Amino acid sequence: MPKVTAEYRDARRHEIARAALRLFAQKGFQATSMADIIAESGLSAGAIYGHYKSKDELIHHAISDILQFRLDAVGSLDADSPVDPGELLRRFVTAMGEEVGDLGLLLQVWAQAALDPSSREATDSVGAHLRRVFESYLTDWYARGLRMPGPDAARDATLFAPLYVGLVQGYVIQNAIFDSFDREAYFAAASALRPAQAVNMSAGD
Amino acid sequence: MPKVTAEYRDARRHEIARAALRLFAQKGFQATSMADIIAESGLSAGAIYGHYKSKDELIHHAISDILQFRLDAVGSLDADSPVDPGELLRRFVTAMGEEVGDLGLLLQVWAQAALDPSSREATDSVGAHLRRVFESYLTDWYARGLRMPGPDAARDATLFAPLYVGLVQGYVIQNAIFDSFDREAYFAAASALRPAQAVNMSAGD
DNA sequence: CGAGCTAAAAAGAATGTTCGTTTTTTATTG
DNA sequence: CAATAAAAAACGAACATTCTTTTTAGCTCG
Repeated sequence: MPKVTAEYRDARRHEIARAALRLFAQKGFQATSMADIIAESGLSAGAIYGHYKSKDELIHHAISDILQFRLDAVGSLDADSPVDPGELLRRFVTAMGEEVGDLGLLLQVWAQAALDPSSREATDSVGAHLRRVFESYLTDWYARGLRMPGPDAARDATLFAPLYVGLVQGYVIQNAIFDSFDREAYFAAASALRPAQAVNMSAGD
Repeated sequence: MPKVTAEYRDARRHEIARAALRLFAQKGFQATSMADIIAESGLSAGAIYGHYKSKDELIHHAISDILQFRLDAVGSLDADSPVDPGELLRRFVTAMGEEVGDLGLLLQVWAQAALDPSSREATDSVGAHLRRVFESYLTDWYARGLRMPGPDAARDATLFAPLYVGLVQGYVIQNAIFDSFDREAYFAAASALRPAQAVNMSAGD
């Protein structure tokens, strides 16, 4: 009885997915053909279909594969390390860039998520995660009173977290499609941005 | 000498492009077949190929067609109408939604722009335009001293405009792919966001 | 007429997937 | 250790679709 380690299979699946993602970043999901992936992976058609039932399954696996980057380490600022929001933004996009390889790939993923509900689940969970990380960071940041007398730091953090998520997304887009995009200026502006004191709206519910 | 007016031809081209865009928003560019477009437009294959040389040409035309929305009217706040940035953000995305039809279409366009340089030209010019509109608005806004003693309103406006563009893009993305997205909270947070006084960085050059 | 259109067919190319075969890997046996 | 059996993995040509585009013939109307 030949024994096949499950790790080997997973490694190969991952390998195929990475090869596919390289192409997806260049040509998008639909324009990347199986023949392309076969060539890029260095395997054969049969081999790939032994690991993935279909192109769709490969796409889905590749998406959830690439979206599992570890952002927790970035968001946890310990005790006395005064990282302003702009700096946090820089660390996030830098970390994402390293994990994803090409940030432009995220545009393809978002576009796919807008069309395919099952891909949306993956992006949703990442979005929620990113929002939570920002929330916990902002709660800390506001609570330190470095800013104005926020009566309720946690409440403010909940309100502003989606905005910072939006700034991350805006960075990714502008970085990908605006030929002259000044990254440092973007970070600097984000650092200088602070919430005003009074937020007298119950927009949440 | 054209027997029928050139306007008629243009109108028909526009009509075809609009029909195609409806499908592009639902299925993306590549997954939309010519047969789909033929059916949606109500015309025949021959008619469409009489107006467009190829599917690629149709896609390009449709993209630059949909990106020509008129945002100037929104950005020009006259004299004494105190519209805070969050409110401006709302007006922008509302206006864009009306012109584009489905905001999710922008995700497809951005993804396409990331892949195809010739599409990028169109998105670039729109991005530059949007940035300029925000710049002129922010210059006004800061100059009124409603905020802190900005020594140079125009300089601040130049710095922060890309950030607001990013917030617009973030809104579009979250609106399209996050199942539970609180639009009003996003606007409210944007209204409460102000730049801090001192921006001691020469990040531009 | 001639320009725009229809409806249908078909050319020609590209796509995703399958399947019989071959190679590689692993465990067992003499 | 060498030989062997068996199963998994990989190959790659072939297949069936699907797609874009072109072509055909016939219709309508200023």
